[in-house]
Amino acid sequence: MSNCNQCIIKRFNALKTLTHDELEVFSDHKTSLLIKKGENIMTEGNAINGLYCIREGKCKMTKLNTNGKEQIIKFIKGGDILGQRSILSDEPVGLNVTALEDMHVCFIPKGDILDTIRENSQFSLSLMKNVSHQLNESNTLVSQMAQKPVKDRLAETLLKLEDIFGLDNEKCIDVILTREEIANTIGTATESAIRLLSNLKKDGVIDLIGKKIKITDKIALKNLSEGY
Amino acid sequence: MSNCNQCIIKRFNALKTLTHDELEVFSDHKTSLLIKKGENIMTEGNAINGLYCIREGKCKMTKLNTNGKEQIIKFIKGGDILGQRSILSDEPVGLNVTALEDMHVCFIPKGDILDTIRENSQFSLSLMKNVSHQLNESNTLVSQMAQKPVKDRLAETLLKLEDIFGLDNEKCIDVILTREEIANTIGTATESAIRLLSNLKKDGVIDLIGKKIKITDKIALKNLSEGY
DNA sequence: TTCTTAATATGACAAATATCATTAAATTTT
DNA sequence: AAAATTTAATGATATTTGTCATATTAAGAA
Repeated sequence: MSNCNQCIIKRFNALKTLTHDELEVFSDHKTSLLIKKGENIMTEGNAINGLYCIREGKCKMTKLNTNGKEQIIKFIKGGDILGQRSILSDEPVGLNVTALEDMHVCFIPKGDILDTIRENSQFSLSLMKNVSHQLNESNTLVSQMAQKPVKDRLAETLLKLEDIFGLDNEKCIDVILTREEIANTIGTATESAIRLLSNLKKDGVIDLIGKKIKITDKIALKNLSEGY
Repeated sequence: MSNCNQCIIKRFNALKTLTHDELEVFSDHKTSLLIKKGENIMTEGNAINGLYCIREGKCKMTKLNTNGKEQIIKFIKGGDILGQRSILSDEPVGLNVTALEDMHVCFIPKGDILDTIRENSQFSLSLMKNVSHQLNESNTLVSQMAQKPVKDRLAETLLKLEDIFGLDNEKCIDVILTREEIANTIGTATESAIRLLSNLKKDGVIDLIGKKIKITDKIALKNLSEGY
């Protein structure tokens, strides 16, 4: 199995603050997981027993509402770390993380993480920064969900998706989502999402190529996201 | 000026993890502030230079949306701590904190906080737990805002307000909010909030006594909040 | 107090969004 | 390849929510 010290992925997250020896311990104790598209990495309400480091693949973080609807809170990709919130707060997992495509994930046991938090203040601070940053993101999202109409939220979401996942070689946003998943991101009915996407295409702001979406007029989309 | 070691408020927050000596330092360096109703303790976008410990009074945390509307994200009361997210992430303040009534607040300079984070891992962990817990709360709120209709959100909000602020001696929720503030909490137009409150009163679920609200049928309200 | 302003309340109407029904297209299974 | 299933698209309609207008009440200032 590969060694964490050789892994490039760690450069992109809190693991970059670790010493060679600390990484060696992680390397010895980690398990490598292959997650198939549609499978869960973590499930709402479950206890967590470690940290997940995404080597490859995209996933969605969702919450199941009391009315049975799924809300997508956040998208995650290779390089990101999962489970830090739950480990730091010592609470059960707060949301479901589901693979959007086949994934390669490393799992590091909770004990090693907690030891390192205690001993390496840089690591600890780095995790804190992540969670703090996410809290601000989430608060912003609350405001947008509560105050912006669906059309604005769709525009906002498309820009965010491009920002997170980048472009493929056809300049399309490099992630494949169903219309239902897009609807569950912006918090609307699937039909409404479909209709608004069609409108955006008709207005020449985006292009729909199969399931892929290409932003053709980013400025217009930015304006729409702000209500103009 | 009063001494932090004698202060009861500290029992309710992360400051309870501090040693006598650490508290003595805080006591020497702290400043005591009186904030008038309507004044801001912190303002979105500003740098933060310390932690605020609420001794007395209630406040709202709000975000100004790109469309100019104010969204209330969270309510805070005596015993709570403010500014931890911003200090931990080393980012500017993410939202406005405005006094809902005259407040008494203690301010502890950032330097002392950072020193203590480095030296007292219990304190550091306690702050992390707070922020992590808040992240989960915020994610839940995103889901509710995105998926639940306004009526459900109002019911949810009334229950939450009673939970946070408790009851006064007339069994009313012990906080005074304008209809506009209620509307800005649930993310709707003021008129809609007023109408829905009137309906709840007509249905015998709540009582409206001046600006105060009394929940008379908590079970019904709970059901409403879940869409029944 | 009286004047002035702000907050609350309610009706009428418009706009946004959801739901239901149906068809078409894409994907998966047999 | 054909059949079955899922996903996407679109129309018709109902419901929810927002906006504007106006009246009423409460609160604050002169």
